[in-house]
Amino acid sequence: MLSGHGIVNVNDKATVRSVVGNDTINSDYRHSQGSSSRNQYDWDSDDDLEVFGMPQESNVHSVEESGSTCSSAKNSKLIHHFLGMGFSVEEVIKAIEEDGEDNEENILETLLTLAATIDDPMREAFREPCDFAKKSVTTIDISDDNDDYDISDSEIEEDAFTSEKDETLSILVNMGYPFKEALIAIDKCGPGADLSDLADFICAAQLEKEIESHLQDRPNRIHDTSLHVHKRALPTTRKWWPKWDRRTQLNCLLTSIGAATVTEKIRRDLEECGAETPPPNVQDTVLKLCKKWNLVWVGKNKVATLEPDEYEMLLGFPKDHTRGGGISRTDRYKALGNAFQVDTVAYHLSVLKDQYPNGVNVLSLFSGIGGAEVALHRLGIKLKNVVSAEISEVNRNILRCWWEQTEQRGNLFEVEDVQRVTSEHISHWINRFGGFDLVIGGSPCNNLSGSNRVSRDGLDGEHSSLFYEYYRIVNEVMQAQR
DNA sequence: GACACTCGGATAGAGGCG
DNA sequence: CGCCTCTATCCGAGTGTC
Repeated sequence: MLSGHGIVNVNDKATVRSVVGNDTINSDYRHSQGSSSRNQYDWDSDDDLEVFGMPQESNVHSVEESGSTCSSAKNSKLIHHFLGMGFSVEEVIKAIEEDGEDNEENILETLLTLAATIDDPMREAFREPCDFAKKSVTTIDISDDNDDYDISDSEIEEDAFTSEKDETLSILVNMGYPFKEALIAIDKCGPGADLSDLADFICAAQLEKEIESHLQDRPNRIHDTSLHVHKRALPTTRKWWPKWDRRTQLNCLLTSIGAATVTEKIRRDLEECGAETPPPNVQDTVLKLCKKWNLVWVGKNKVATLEPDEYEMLLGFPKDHTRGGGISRTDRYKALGNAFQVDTVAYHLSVLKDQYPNGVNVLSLFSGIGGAEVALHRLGIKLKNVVSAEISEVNRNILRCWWEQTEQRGNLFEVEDVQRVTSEHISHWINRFGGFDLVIGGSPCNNLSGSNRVSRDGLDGEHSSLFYEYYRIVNEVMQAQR
């Protein structure tokens, strides 16, 4: 789901990283540097709305917190802040009671400790043993009818920090995952499992749990533990999934979806067969279309395209992230089809959590709907200043809405076009913020995509040539911060 | 060599507006 | 009624894998 995206930690040349597909070049995420001196940031500064005196001032906007000092409002914001990181209301309230409202770091530590000590219903999500190490993010079964995997708190405590698990466990916790979920993931995937698989395991279990919670009141729940990947991520499809459709994963989520005529053709073909198991030639035809368009089963002989909400879930974005605000379904598909997979980006950026305990200044190029920002937030990394360059007004609106909804305390500055980001702008920002800690972005790949029959012109194509702008800006930032 | 997959683009048609 | 915008639908060749 990622391709051609770059992530550069500009203060640590040794950990400059590039992401292509799901592979990581130089992925020594354990490597950790000391904190930067520029982390001394004045959170109470009141001069954040200044517009930098850029040549195109109207293209730069700033969004910041109102700065309310009302205790209850602050408390509410704190709760929302930590809820957004995946903790429960009870945990957050308890942590705030223990640490007070003024020290978020202590609250976060308490929350992580709580997650490691209280009884956690997440274990329910991990009962069916299977090999997750080679599967994707949507591979968790959460069936309730298999009790062969269960561990007690005492077992967890005894088993917690032993040799090989220790380091992996601490890394996962530092990435923002609850202790117990991390421990269960290690137990299920094996001590030698790759961290990305462990992260996938935890995220998928959280996703499943959320979906299941919405379905609890429904009658006739289906508990088929034999079903596979996407049927687990999309449990409402379980009931209708035919045995002869043995797909275990979905294809890349693209910017367009299958037409209604495709699903109608499938329904008609299957109904004409009449049999429970259609003849092989019909199966082949149907499966090809299902694979091509990521169709899932939603009724007898009835397939459907994924909804934008399901795109959001699978990509790790908050529910309704791209919904509303005058945004059409088509635009949602387009925006989501081009977006980062948040869990994957969070995995790659997790190394920054220790390096920048006071938060980061980010230059986000081709921001899209803010996958990088969401990932950093999810990791609990404060966003001090984010300069976001995004050509699409729809996408800028989505990111700005998310910024306000999650009550970010830092500053968001918007730029329309990366081509208009000059070295003067970069110098101004660096002087202003004390430097960027992270440059991240995914330049357009329209002209690189195999799906493009019309203008696959490579890196010299109209859109994909913006890669060179990314390269230029990264170089200018690194040179300016030498 | 057969097969599967692809961060897409062009366009007809619906709908809004004056 | 004409123009414009927006949306949904249809369109396949290049490339990698087995």
